[in-house]
Amino acid sequence: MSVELTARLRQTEREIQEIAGYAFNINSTQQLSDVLFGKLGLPTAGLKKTQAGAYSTAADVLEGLRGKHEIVDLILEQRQLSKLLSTYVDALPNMINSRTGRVHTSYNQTGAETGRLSSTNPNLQNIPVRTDIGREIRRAFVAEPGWLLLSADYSQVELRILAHISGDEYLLAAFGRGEDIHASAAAKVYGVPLSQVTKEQRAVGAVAKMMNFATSYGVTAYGLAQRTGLSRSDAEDFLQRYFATYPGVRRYIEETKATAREQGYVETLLGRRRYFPVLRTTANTQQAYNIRMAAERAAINHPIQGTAADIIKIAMIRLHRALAERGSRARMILQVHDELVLETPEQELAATASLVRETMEAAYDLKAALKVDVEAGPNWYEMEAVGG
DNA sequence: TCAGATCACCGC
DNA sequence: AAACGCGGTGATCTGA
Repeated sequence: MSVELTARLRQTEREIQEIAGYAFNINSTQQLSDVLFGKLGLPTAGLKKTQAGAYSTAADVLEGLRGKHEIVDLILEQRQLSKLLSTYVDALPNMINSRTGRVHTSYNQTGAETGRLSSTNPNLQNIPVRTDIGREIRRAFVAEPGWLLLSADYSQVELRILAHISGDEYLLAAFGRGEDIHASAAAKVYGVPLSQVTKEQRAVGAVAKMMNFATSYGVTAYGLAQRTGLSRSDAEDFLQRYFATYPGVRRYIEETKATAREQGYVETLLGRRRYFPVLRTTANTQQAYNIRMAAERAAINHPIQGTAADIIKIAMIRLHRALAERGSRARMILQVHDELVLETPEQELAATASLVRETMEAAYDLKAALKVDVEAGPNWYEMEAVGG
């Protein structure tokens, strides 16, 4: 992959330099900004700036400039190739332990404010999956001969936790019926039959984004407009309809903000606290206001993201014991926030899959019951569903 | 030469 | 007026 990607990268860089008219370092955001907005004169009206005052060359900015100049797509391609090459393809082989022949990550148990683990040296919680070319990297993560990798991930765990904590009857009902939750939401928000909306993938996609922002971020009309391309007023209208559809979600957000302000902290379902002293201050500057708004969003997020972290930790402890009790040779090798990856002898696949699914699903009793999808294969790329 | 800040971008 | 939650890594830039 290194040879192939390097060749593609060099070619893309040659084309960029050709258009610019001179050689420059494309990895330098300063030099790139000069080329795009100086030399080539791309429009800068309303464009985001960096802290240092230069016009930003971030991907979301460049996305907005596609079609304005042929160089934009080439820059985006260069960025993707460069990232994959430097962070993964060229870096990971150097981190193989010579004694074990494997890469070994370090997990930090106390690094994330919400109770999540983090992973370093190398970070194995951010291996590419989103793009076809990035996903190829997962072929490098292989099981021993005669063994398989088994991946088990919680299906929509944060949304299920939101349904449980908020008690929203419509969200709980949709999970109870086992519906495609995003299609179901789109049907309710747009007021059309579920059968019709499942064909309207754009509507489903918009609602899916909405749900994610609502659960993870604390949503604003501005942010929604930015991310979806909706106009500001359409975004506000959409938000109104969304909250009218799921009144329990709005209640959760308002109550969580009030709790954080009054107590100075919020908790996960299992009692993991996160403190927000800044929400008890009243400084009246724009900056102080922005900081408080950011803290409110983090407070809305903590009980959800933190509960998911608590739940998977319980599952990991129980699974480790359960494997030992059964004398299984399978072992846990990775945790990626809502996913556990194990290595299992091929002959034990069915038994391991059942044990993992049952242990993970029983880790916590939510009103929207936990659901786990299991897949297995010879490497982290070629995975096929197991049971379910 | 090196540490720290900045920018950008990978994952959930 | 300004702007989304939680992390880590690599390349570049800056300043000691």
